[in-house]
Amino acid sequence: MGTDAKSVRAIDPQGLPKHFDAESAEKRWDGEWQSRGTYRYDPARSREETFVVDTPPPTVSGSLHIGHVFSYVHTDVLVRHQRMRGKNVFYPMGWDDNGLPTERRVQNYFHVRCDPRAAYEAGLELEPATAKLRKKPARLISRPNFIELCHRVTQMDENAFKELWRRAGLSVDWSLEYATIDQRSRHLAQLSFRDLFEKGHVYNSDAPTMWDVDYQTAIAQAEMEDRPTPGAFYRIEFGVDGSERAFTIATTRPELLPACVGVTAHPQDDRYRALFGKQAITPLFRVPVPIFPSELADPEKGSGILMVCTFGDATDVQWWRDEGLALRQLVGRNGRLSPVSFGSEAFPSRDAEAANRYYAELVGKGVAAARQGIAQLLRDPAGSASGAAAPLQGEPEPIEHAVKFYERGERPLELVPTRQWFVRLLDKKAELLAKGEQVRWHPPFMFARYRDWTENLQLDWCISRQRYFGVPLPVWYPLDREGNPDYANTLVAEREQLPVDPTLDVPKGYDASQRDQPGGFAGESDIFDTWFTSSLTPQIGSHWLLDPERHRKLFPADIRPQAHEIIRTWAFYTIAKALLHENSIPWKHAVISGWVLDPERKKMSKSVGNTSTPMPLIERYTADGARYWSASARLGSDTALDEKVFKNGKRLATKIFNAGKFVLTQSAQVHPVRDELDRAFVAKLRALVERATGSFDDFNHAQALAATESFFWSHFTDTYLELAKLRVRDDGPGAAAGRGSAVAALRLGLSVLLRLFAPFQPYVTEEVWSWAFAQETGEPTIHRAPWPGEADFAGIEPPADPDSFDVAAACYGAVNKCKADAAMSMGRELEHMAVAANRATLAKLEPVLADLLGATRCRACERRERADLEDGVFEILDPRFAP
RNA sequence: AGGCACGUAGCUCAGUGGGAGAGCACCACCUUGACACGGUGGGGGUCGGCGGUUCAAUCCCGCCCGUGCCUACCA
Repeated sequence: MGTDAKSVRAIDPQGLPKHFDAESAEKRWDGEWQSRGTYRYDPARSREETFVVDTPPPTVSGSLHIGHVFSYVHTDVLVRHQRMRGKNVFYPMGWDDNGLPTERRVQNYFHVRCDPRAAYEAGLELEPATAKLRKKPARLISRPNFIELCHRVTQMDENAFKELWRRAGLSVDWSLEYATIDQRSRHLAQLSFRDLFEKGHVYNSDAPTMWDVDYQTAIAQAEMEDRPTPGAFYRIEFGVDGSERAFTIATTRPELLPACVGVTAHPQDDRYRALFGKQAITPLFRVPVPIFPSELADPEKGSGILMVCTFGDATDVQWWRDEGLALRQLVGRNGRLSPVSFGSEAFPSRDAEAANRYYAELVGKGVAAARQGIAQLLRDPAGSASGAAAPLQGEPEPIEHAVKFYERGERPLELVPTRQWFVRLLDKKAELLAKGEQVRWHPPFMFARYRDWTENLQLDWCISRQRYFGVPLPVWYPLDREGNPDYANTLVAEREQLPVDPTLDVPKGYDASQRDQPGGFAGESDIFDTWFTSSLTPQIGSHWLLDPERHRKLFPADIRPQAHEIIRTWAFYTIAKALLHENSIPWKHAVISGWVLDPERKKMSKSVGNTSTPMPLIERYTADGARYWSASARLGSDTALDEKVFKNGKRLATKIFNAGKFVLTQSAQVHPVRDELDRAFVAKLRALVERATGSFDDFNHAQALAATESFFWSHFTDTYLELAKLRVRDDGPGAAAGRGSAVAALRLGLSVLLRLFAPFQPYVTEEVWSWAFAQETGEPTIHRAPWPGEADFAGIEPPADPDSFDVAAACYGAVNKCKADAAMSMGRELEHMAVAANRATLAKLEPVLADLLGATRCRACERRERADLEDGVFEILDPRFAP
């Protein structure tokens, strides 16, 4: 605002709509922003001027819910604020489309299954499966066909997300769109593997691994969860050489009895000390196994003595390794008991014939069925030559215990020895913790999630998956003369060769004819854990090794927004990657949103079926209304879906629209902000700007919104605007200057408030901004206008009395509170106050108050007592005169 | 079982070492010229409980209760 008086042309009220039509404004402005490139990142500007967002690529598995809007709006609010602070914002959007959720969606959508052995069908066109079709067995299609369908489905899903994001007003730079399955992501993921390989951080090994028997793939520790599951303790008698019934073990997995490779108890357990060093004989199968002491055995659990099987749980694996026990793998990759032959070297038995007879009852069964089967055998070993009593002691005792599941799986995980690739992390806990501490977490207590997970990490990161839709591991294995792979001398694709598909491409030094031939090579068919790729999102944005100069400008990122339940996966792996690749942190700030809870305070999730679709909410309450609800929640705190808050947000947008209309339709010779009341208002406004800016600096957008909103309603519309009305309408002699000062302050107030609201309600603020300020300031969009600050208040004198505004507000409040018939006494009371208050301030307010008192006629107040008036006035003003 | 967070009006939530707040809902009143998608006024709370520190505690400390989440828990 200039200091000279100038004429401001009022907007013609006739030219403005009566009501804010949010829906058309949303479509119109979204189109404008896209066509004008309002949110474009400028690669020419320096790192210091740039604000880099490591946007979460949403998992594109089909269904959108309001939780998506919630957390992404938090990010967008921060981003919009940074942009107005003058930052060159890098705000990409990615789609996490590779991996199991997509595969599962494709399987359901088309009712198909991938069969890697099937032949490719060129031009295969499938329609979404009908209910009728679903009753038939799923159609088997080739891996390339399956991947084609994955791409087709993700394309549809991505379009749906994009429509939502744009409607919700996310200020994403859509030229920076990517997918975790696209060419660049695949390239970078394979480069990442190559880099880790060169640095010695990855290895492959054939070892018992957590295995999902339905998906038939290995999974990582981070993807496991414990679920309370009903089970039962089976008490089973074991023999020892020379004694048929020497001791009783307790187990919840009797079906693994044929896989028993040892027996152990605590070394101090007097009940069993005499047994150590002897051979136990398993019942039914009569397999001799060593009895050894172990500190890990808990005398309190079960009977204190237990069988070690390959493999019932992680402790079994440890005993198996430490004691050098035999491997008797029973559960196959499909979760069924594999055929084995007792009496062989691997499965010795004192009575092989009986053992095989028993096992014939179990072979081919799933784990659960086998458990029932063996329980029956243990209870009644019909045909037992010895005629001995049943090995099962009593009836199984039902218990509920924690069982490990794949988070997306339906059956318990099994430990199955398979060859897998791992990233070595267990020896880097200290470095991982140090990097985690360098990141600033918002809210800070979220760091505890990261710390706890890192400290308790048990396994290296298993990164290979036996699935289809993902990034292939860029490796081959040389085949020896017998055609056996040499895993110790893996052929990793050269950097220049990447990206590759080892099932199609050929390693350096070989030609295609040598594929799967003795002396030739075999291509790896595994793909990466999807986190292996998505842990590179900062590098996918920066292009990393593909464009080192760009990388320097975009890495590390400024913020990583994400949900708290994936701190152990996404945040953890991203930090790990940045550490291993560049000894860096991936971002400076981790910004953690809470969850959306349903009205019963349950987490919204697809499986529970309590999700809300966002589009209808946006249509009912407008995008600005939905954003208001999102932004009202602090970071990290879970929030109930409450339509009342949406409604309030819509109401705020309406009020902004109407207040804007009023202010901008006032014409005047605009004078500098000159009068005491106006200067007092500006001082308040200035304090608000400081407050809101400080809140944003603290990543507390909710506080910034609350402060701005409260100021807007109570100070701006309810008080200042009402006080100003009387002055802008004053046609009396000498009123022009006062009117000018008032209009100048009104316009300044509107301009500042619009900008403070812009990150939260981008549509209505843009709409009002466009009426006059866009042209006056030369900033065509409010979203690139400068964040309010000292420049807005330059040349405006502070008020003579810092409390003037409050006095005026109190007087106005008092006038509203009491009634016109008290006007005479008001005058007296004010005079009384003036003695103690600032006489000069009051003198300036007097004309205003006189106007007010003259103008106010409130019939409702007429019933009020004179005493109430006095009490009311003193009540309001009393704190000011308190000792 | 450990860790973290939360517990404030009927609901959703702010907030602070010194007067207990907002919005919605409810009640009464007002079609005033930006706005009835509005305005004015009102009722309603031992700030989860018990101790402690302090002149003073809803706020700081301890214990307990309740809720949610994260870890751990397959003999």
